[in-house]
Amino acid sequence: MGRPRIKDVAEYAGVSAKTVSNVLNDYEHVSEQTRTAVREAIDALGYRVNIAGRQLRRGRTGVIALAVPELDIAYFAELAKHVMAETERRGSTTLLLETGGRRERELAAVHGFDAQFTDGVILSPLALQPRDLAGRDTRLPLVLLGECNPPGSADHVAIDNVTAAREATEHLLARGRRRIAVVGGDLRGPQNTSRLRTVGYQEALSAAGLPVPEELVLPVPAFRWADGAAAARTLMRLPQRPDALLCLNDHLALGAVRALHEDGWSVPGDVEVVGFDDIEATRFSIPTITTVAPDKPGIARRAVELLLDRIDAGGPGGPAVDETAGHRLIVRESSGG
Amino acid sequence: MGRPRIKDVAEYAGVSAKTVSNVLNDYEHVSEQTRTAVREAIDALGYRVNIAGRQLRRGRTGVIALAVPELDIAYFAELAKHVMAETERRGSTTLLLETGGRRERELAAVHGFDAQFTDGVILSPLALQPRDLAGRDTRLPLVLLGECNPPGSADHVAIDNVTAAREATEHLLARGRRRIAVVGGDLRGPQNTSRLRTVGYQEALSAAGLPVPEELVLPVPAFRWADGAAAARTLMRLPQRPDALLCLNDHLALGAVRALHEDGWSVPGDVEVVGFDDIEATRFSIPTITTVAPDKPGIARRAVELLLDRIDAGGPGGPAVDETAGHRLIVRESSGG
DNA sequence: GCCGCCATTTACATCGATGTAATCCTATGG
DNA sequence: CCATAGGATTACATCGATGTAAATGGCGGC
Repeated sequence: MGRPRIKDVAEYAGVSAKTVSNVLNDYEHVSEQTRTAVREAIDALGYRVNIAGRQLRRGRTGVIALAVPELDIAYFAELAKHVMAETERRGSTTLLLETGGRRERELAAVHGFDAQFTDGVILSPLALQPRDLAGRDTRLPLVLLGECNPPGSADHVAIDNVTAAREATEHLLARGRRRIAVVGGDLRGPQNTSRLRTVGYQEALSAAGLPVPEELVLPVPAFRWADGAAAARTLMRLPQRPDALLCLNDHLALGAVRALHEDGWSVPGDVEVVGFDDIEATRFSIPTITTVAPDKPGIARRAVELLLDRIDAGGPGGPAVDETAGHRLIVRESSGG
Repeated sequence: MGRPRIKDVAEYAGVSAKTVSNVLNDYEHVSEQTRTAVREAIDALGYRVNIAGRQLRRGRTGVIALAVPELDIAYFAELAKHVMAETERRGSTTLLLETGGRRERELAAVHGFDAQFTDGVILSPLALQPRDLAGRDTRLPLVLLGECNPPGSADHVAIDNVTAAREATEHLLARGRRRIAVVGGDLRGPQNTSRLRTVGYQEALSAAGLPVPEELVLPVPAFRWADGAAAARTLMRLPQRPDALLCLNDHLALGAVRALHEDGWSVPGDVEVVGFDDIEATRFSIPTITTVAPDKPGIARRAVELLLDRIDAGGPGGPAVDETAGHRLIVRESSGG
């Protein structure tokens, strides 16, 4: 025998299918007696609602998607934990997708097949272009995390990246460092996270009356350990080597520290290192890593809140919201803490 | 206007709804002309099938669940990457769930609400009891990763944990270590991963004619950095301190290394350390960590294959399969590599 | 010129749950 | 004792896609 349907429960309890449905949905006008009988029937048959049927009728799935570039970048894994906890707390389920930072996969999360399963999407974009969101189907609510070009095209939650990078740079300056490199920095690309943080770095240098040496702003192909290691080696081979590295995420910082160690440089003695994200590894690495800690629970909570509000509102709702989450610099051994 | 339905496409193309459905499902007896007309209508209206309707009719979702203990344990994030890549390659979608290693959440993945969305579940259990799978609804295919008590209760993919732990221990013995502790070890608990690896450890010691000092087998509350650090401190305070730590995952190893460093012990000089899982961090930490590398792509591929085969088969299918995935010891700095 | 075959297309019922609106029923007031 | 309010329950249609079986139509063969 297949799974019991609502009709089977109804027959067992001697009521109509709709009454069972009413019990399931906590409709108020159901007598205590009927309610009990139905509950017993449900238990006896081991009935559970069929999501497909419900979704078809209601037009909602109760599932939201969270699309991040890479799960094995710890920041995204930690963020995903918080988002999942928050959606669960609010009675929804999270469908976690990995985009690999590839534009076509980011688009798919918003427009494509996977979007079918969901009532809304939280996307942490890397490659998305401004025009990609232009013709967007506004029936599917979207919240963007981190940076993206077109402000106002969708709800958006991020830390103040310019300020965060400025503060991190000021910290290094205050410690007497003068040749500070940016690993993963970018002066010319789109208005993304790298760009904004590099701007904050420039601001700090300028405010201190220092020039911004272009050769110290080094883009990387990806934000992983190996990229940080390679970048550190490149930078240390410059005629005038840096005395500090501002790494735009913690994996780059950890990779850089490893490469410096292999090549005989001491951290923080010869070179100080700062990262971004405050992943768990930075509290246990040798040395521990100074890092900009974004308020991950706050980002997750706010993103889920915004998304569920849009979903509940139904229509396109009000204008896009821009939210700034908190951050703080945590000084650890890699910059003398 | 809402989203276009199959009926809208049918009207636009001047055919019946069923013909559109036939085109969508690549039914062979559709004239080239009609097929083209329908395709054009689909493009013109921006139609995409409604998953709920299809699922209701077909009884399949095209989604499989992958339930792991913690996403921020890098091993599970890396494994999830492989599983997601594999399911995508085979035309399915993965719903990633986090159980926190809690029994009720593991049960929910197999029996509960989330299982509703899926055609089958891949579960990496921590707390599941033998009896939990006894009354299982066999209509939902299940593949277990890692260890679980009742062999034969579901398909199962794992490395040979006993052998792997024995080899790791033999490596430490061969390097002259004699007081080898097991961080996360367990001699009395259920037949889980910890237990099996501890057995392998015992085998190696016994084969070398050494006693198995019970105080060196130290269970941990969780398999995270902090637990490794705490365990290392406990062990180093013993009257007869260990000269090597076999840590049952890499996070424990990394945490232990950090604690040893803080307390002034050198690794590998005073204490050698070995981990399990070969997470990316072990290739970049200071020192790099010797570790048992399971064949993660192989595990993922085989698990997905087994699950999709069961799903395609429909019924309960044949008896449960036990698959052993490969592993190898990678020697790095933490044990003198 | 009629028949039957086969490729193509369609009408209709169906999957399971729920919104709508109608019906039934009981208690209360006049 | 009837009217009526409103709580409790139900019949029916519906969400969107697809399986079934039947209808349509073109073509070759006798």
